[in-house]
Amino acid sequence: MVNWQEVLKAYGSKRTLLKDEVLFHLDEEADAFYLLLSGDISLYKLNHEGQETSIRKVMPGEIFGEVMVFTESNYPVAAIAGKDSQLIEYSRQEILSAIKNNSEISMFFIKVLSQRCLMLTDKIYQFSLQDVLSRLAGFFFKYIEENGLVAKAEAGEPFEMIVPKKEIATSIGTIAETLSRNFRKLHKMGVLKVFGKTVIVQNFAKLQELAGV
Amino acid sequence: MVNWQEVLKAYGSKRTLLKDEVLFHLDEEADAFYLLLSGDISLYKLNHEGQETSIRKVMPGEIFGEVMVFTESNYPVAAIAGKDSQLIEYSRQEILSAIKNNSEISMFFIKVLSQRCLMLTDKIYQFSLQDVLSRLAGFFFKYIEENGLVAKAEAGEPFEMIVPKKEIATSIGTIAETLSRNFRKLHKMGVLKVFGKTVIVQNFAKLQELAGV
DNA sequence: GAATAGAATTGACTTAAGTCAAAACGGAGA
DNA sequence: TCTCCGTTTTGACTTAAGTCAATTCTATTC
Repeated sequence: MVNWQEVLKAYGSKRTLLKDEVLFHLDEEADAFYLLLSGDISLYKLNHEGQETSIRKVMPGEIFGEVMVFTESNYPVAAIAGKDSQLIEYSRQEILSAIKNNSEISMFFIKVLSQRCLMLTDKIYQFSLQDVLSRLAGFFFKYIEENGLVAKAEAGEPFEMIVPKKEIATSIGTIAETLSRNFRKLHKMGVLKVFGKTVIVQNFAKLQELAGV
Repeated sequence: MVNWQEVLKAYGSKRTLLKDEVLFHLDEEADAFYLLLSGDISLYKLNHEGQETSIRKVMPGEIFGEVMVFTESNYPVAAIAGKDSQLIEYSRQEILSAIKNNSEISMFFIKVLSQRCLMLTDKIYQFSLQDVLSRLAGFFFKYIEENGLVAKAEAGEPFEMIVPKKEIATSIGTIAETLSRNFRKLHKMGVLKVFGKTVIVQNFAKLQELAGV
């Protein structure tokens, strides 16, 4: 991943949020984006019944809102602190002038946004062609890679997953029940076992194959 | 849409492709991106059975390949001319130095990429939450908007759609048969009629509602 | 105009995944 | 330890969408 701190350290201003404090509302004008330093921020959208549902939890080191700043649109989500959090706020003004005066920063954003496009395209590909089982395998594979668990996975050693199942479900575009059934399926296939928050990969190659990587 | 010509006219070099000529191969290093002036270019990917399938047809005025240039990755598709085509080629070298020296160009790409992110996010949302019928309604709605057909649609006047059904199907993540059945469904619901390449919208408001706009 | 090939449609069938309701599990606090 | 509440799992059922095969439509070429 990209090292935001390094590139943007000369910019922005620190902010602190208490648990449950609202950073911005749904549909508010996006005049700043944020880098989360500590804590967590949940992003909420209204579902078709009009109730707020969490669509993503931002974790430390992640940035959010920059696309809305650049497209001059409104935030399509509300952002609320899940715990006490520290973040850096970059105002539109500030970041636009930084881009104007510093081609390093421009290039940085161009790369980041391109990477995001790539990632999103990939996700669309997954959604449109693959079934839940493959998507789930893809989720595990990505999780393992991104958290430096490849060695453990290959050795069949257990590791913990803190993400609530409900959240895994939404992130791969399904519901808790179907997710649960697909855990069993993976178990039966001898790919991996899940008990509670503990995961044991039994066949990493097979997992990879299922994920279509 | 963005006016590429305006911003990039000082850069790039013209190229001509004959029908069936290959612009670049699958997995080739992306050292240039392209703006299509005339003709059309089909982008192919290998499906799980290893056969080439068209995933998108680039139309005049569109740009393609820029994400791969910026992320320094390989083309995830092959590009082959569907007819004789004219395009402008922007080499990586050239575009990177343009970005370095011209903050207008940087800002331009940042905006374009951000908009693309937004669009892709939206598509993911559609894929994950909506059924084929809604996605199809969304497709029509977008098509009508983008081709200045809103007036006709609202008046119930017929208009032509050149896109082959097979292509509509892939673009909304389904197959020809299911698409066909959903055309009928829309007809039965009194939303719109399709015969051959002709479309008549009977209830634009309903179409919009189905699309979830 | 007939012949053909590709595109689109239809029907019969299978399967994946969602819904609803109930049960089991698990952790935080009394 | 017991209770309670939210999460997860399970079961029975429904529905949407894919597969396969056959048929019809359409456009192009001889």
